Amino acid sequence: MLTPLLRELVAAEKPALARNDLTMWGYVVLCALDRGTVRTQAALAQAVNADKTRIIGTLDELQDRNLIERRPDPEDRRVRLLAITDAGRAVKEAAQAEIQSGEERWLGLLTAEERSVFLRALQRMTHA
Amino acid sequence: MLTPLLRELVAAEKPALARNDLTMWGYVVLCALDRGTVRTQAALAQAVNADKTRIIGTLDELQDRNLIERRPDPEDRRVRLLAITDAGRAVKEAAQAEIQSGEERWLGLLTAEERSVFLRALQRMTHA
DNA sequence: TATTGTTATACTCTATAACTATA
DNA sequence: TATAGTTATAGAGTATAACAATA
Repeated sequence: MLTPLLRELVAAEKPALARNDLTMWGYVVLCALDRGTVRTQAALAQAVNADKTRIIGTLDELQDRNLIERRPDPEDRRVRLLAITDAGRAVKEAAQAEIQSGEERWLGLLTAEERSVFLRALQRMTHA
Repeated sequence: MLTPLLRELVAAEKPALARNDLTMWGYVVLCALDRGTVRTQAALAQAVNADKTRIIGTLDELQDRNLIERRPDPEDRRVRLLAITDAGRAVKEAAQAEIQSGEERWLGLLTAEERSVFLRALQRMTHA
């Protein structure tokens, strides 16, 4: 049941991402960096469940658009310190708001009671 | 939240499928055919959300192993009538049982009440 | 010599297009 | 000529391996 539902959700959020000029990976990275600065690209890759080589292009583009900051650590110039910028946070918030409002199409089918149980159950299973 | 959860579920069911010598697509096809005979491969592809060219290899293999039946329709020899065999149903049931028991690792975190609400909510949103 | 990040290569999966056989 | 199925080709996405820079 989860597979078709997730497919629909992803399809539905595509236009919202496009309106904010974000790819799925760009959005995922912004969300991860909004939860806190990360010290290495490898750590970020792990946090978003991606290969370290897979996010490089994404980081290049986000940096070009000043949505993230990415500079060599002065203490170890091999590593890149990563942080979201104010502009990046603004884009992320806008996209997230649109996505969450789109999700109402599904969550709106539930009663307040069901909705709270559903989200709590999902959260518990996700963090298991 | 759904994405990482589904990823884990899929990863967890892989060994169960392997033990029954099934690919993900093979399992999906057997499940679809177990819900009822299908008249054309295109219809089956649509039912499992796949391209019609994508399931041909799967059908070849399932047929070789006598898990499905696939014969030209006498009334229109262009179309292939598709049906699961008894052997196919047995394999599907075995795999499904293992998969569902594996899912207990997650559903077991919920109370009986939560579990029933969760599954009902999921079902309603899936069919929307 | 080991590690971070990058680039280059190969592989898998999927989608598109051309082909065969029936109608 | 149109349709079901098949095969061949091309494209996207991802993973693996080689490389450059720092330590």
